[in-house]
Amino acid sequence: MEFQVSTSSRQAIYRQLQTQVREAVARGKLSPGEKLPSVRELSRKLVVNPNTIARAYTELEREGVLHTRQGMGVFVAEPSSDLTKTARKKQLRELLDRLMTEAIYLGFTKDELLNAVTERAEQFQWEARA
Amino acid sequence: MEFQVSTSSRQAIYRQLQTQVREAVARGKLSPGEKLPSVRELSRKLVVNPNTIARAYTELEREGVLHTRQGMGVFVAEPSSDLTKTARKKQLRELLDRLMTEAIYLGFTKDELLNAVTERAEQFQWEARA
Amino acid sequence: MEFQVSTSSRQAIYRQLQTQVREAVARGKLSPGEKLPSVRELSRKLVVNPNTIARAYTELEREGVLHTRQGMGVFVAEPSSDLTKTARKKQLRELLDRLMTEAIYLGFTKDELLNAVTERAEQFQWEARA
Amino acid sequence: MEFQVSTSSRQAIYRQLQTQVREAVARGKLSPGEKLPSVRELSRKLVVNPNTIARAYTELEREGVLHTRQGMGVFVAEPSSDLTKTARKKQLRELLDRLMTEAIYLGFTKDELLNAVTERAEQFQWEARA
DNA sequence: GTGGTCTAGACCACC
DNA sequence: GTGGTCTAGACCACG
Repeated sequence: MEFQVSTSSRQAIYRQLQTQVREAVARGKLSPGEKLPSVRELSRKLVVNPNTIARAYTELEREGVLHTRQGMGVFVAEPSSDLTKTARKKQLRELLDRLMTEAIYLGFTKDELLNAVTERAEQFQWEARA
Repeated sequence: MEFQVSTSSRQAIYRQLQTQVREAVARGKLSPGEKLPSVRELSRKLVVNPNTIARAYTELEREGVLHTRQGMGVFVAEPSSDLTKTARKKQLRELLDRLMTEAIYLGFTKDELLNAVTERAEQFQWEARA
Repeated sequence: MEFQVSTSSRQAIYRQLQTQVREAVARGKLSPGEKLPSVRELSRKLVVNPNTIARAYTELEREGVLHTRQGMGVFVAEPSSDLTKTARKKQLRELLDRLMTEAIYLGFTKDELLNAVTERAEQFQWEARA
Repeated sequence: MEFQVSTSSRQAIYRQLQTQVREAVARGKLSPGEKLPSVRELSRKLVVNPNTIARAYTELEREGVLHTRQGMGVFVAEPSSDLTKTARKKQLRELLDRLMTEAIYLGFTKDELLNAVTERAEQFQWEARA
């Protein structure tokens, strides 16, 4: 698994990494139990301060995406939905509202959006979590 | 039109308000030409500093969502999209990837997502901008 | 890079600064990636409230001229134009009409203006954005 | 001479009028000595507060474009360049710099700008002031 | 009355 | 150290 960060991006480096890991897991490029590169290793590879890598990992651990085993390294966590059904629906609803609002602002029609969603959804690994 | 902000949210107050207004316009709850509460009025109502309200309104004006008439107040602007097709598609793609990633994390299946999107899309005012 | 503002000008301080930065970038006196003075540093130097500097920088960021890296400072961004051809032409037309009107008021002849435009155009960095 | 203002424009009404008068004079649609509609007459015609019309006229008088004769009305003033040659050049230079900067930001090339300027200059009445 | 600008100084997140 | 946000309250321009 390759990661890339850009110091000239306006997004914080640890956020870039965080997003990439989260997305890699969502798309099945990283599977539950799989080991991630150590903080030091990745910091050398990306030429980034170790604190920055640690920060990304910490946040991902808090999100439940990763999981640290003392002395062994950082691993992709098993998916577990602690949230109630209602809480999950509420969060999805917020995501959708943001999507609709922005899509309308970009000038897309309803059909254009629905087609784009359907098409793009094929690119992701849904089964792993269903 | 009712607005609500929470000081305990981790999101900035002016961002919360900005999102609510943007979304209200996207859903047709606020129509072009309609007047919004004045900076001072809303600041009293939400118990927030007038500058904070002004900031939200200013950002929305820059986005093209609102426009102010000196001494008269703030109004919902007429829609217009000056972005190129490529730029629009690129932005939509980013929105979709964020949606998919997070939906998978919430444990939804592809069909659940597609159904939710289709259903929610009905609640928005697409025609006004198509 | 030196900046100057005047409190006695009728133009807002943050606008003066904004114009100067925008122009410095357009003329190549500030290049993409280059660091600008920090908000606090510049506020001390110009004897202006830090918020005022921050406002100028924020607006320039929204324009796509600058971008900030958390904890590191503010930098000149890479150029990009997402406007449609029609929108761009319309904006240029407005600029030209303003120029003509004012030039006539200053008592210049058409040839004087054309010569001045041609001569001044040499001083700017056109290639970087063409 | 017909004037039009839009209350839904984001520009102040008196500014819109001011620009139109200034431009009409620059383009020769209004000649020195010509009488303008009275404040009251124009306020009725445009359905605008008389103060707003008065404000536009006052500013134009300050600029030297118009000239009030007590009890007789408002007239287009004779052009007179009070400014020194250096002052005029300095002002033109500022106008040009603003133009260049914005044109670059809109993504135009130097030649596109020069062509547009030359072409548009034909539409204005330069002789009247040369 | 409306919004626009600026100041002084606070607290927070990020690196 | 950096910028981001918010408050309290001032003064001005606009209609």
